This record gives sequence, structure tokens and C-alpha cells, in this order.
Amino acid sequence: MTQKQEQLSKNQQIVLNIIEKAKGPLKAYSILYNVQKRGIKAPLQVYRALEKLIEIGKIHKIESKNAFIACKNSDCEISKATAFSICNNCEHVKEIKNTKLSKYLSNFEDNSGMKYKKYNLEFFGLCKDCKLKQ
Amino acid sequence: MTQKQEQLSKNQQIVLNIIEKAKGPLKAYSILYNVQKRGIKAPLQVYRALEKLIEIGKIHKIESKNAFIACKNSDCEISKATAFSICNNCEHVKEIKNTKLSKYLSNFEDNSGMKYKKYNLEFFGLCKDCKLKQ
DNA sequence: CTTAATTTGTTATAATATAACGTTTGTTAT
DNA sequence: ATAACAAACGTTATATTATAACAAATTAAG
Repeated sequence: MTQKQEQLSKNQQIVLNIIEKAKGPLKAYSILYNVQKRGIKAPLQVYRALEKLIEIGKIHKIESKNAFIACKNSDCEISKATAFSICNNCEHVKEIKNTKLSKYLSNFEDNSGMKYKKYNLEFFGLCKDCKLKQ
Repeated sequence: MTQKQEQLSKNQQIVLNIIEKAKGPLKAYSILYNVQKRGIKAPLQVYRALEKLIEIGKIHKIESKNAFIACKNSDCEISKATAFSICNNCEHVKEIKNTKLSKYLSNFEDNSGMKYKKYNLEFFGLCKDCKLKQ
């Protein structure tokens, strides 16, 4: 009766819970402050959990923000193909789920003949709400 | 006889020179060490120059590496549309110049109806040389 | 069980980036 | 040319993000 399902360790689960509950991307030290009541005391404990969670595709890093967001997209298997929409005004971040886009990018080859195994795309603009408020 | 051409300040020019001479992306503090002989002493002087150079499109930031590279692509006007190919092994970074790709992404709209003003795309894989050496 | 691998806890420190302040330089309009 | 304004500078201090190193505890597999 071995549990073959991806089994998270204690710290990994704590960190994932925080990130999944959050409305937007969280920064590492903000995660740290949020989990101190649950026994995690040091940055490294958070960073190690983050590293693992990224590796198994449960979360993504928003590189332009140094922040971490839960994966909502079954298409980006193990974080190999990620795309985000980021509002420059309210900082809202949404993972883009678009089959055409992901196919296009996954199959992209440039003239160097290099075949890519992974990509990360970040779009910036104004979200609907912020556009209206302008 | 006014000089209407984009005129860089002293520090901006020093930093740009270093970045343009480099074979790959440079990190801010590595730039700092390289320009200390030219009178720039503090991180902030480098970061301010970097900020300006990014703003006017002379350089780009490789977000996944926190490093800065000279723009070689007249298509990415003022850094609004950037794409890079990054080798996971030798860390070689190349700006991708591909009209189809940039058109595709510049015109991309997802179902949120949000129209994007800017994007940054980073591809990862093995470059030709590193693929051969495997 | 025991061996190996992973995860943890902890301290210290490295690497990246910005705040705040006052001064200097450059530009524009008179 | 000079006043007024904006941009860039220099400097110190500090904030933020991330990793090194090492020993102990836990978990998975044979």
C-alpha cells in the first residue's frame, strides 16, 4: 500500500498551502513571516520548499517580481512552459492558459537550430479593471 | 546645432560600454567592479545607469539571471518585446530576432481581453555546442 | 534492520537592489 | 547670460533576495 502519489514533506506542504491560499504571487520573505507560527523559522527552509515545489510543478516563480504563485494550469507539465499576464498598475498576475500559444512556443525553433526544452513568458499591460479606471 | 540624438550621461556611457564589450550578460556588481577604475564607486551609480539604459532600450535585463545584456535587435523598440535563448549548460544567452515570433506575441490576446504592451520571453535549452558535447 | 537519500534546523553570509539626502550638471525659456 | 527646472551625480546606509556549510532527524527502499 505504498503511497506513490507525490507526497510533500511538512515544510513543503506548509509553504504550498500559503501560496495556494494567496490571491496573488507571494515573495519568499512574506511567506516566511506567514509561516513562522507554523514552526518555519529561517529563510532557507522557505527557499528549499520553494525549490522543490517549483521542481514538481506545483508553483511557478514570476521572475520579474521575485515572487511565487500556485500553478493553476495542468498544461504546463512540470513548469516547462509557463506564461503569465501581469498588470503594471495593480500588479495582478494571472497564469495564461492558451493551447495555441503553448503549442506555438513549445515548437518554436529559431535559426540557430536550438530546440528549447523550457520557456517562460511574461506579458505586461493593464488589466480590464485598471484600464477602466484610467 | 543642438544634439537631438539620445545623449548618454557619463556614467550611463561607461556602463553601456562595459556591457557592449562583454560576450554575455553581466551582473550589476560585476559591472561595478569593472568600472571602479573609471570612477564609479557605488552600486547605486550602476543601478541608476542600468535603469536608464533599459528605459531607452540600449540594454535588456535577463530576469532569470539578474543580468544585463546589450540590445542587438532593432525590432524590440524600447524594450517592449524581448525574447532570449539561454543555454542551461554554458549559460550562453542570445537575443532572438524573429519577426514571426515578435508579431505573434505583440498581437497576442488571451480570453481576458487584456491587450499587452510589453512582453519578455526566455527560452531554455542546450545550445548547439553543448548538445554536441553531451 | 540498515543503508541511502531526502529533508530539516541552524548560523552565518553572499548577492541583489533601493531609500534618502544634498550637490552638481544640463536644458530651456526668457 | 541667467533664472528656473529637470536630470544625473555622489555618498552613506540599509533593505531585500538568496545561498553556503554542516550536523541532525526523518523517510524510502532493499
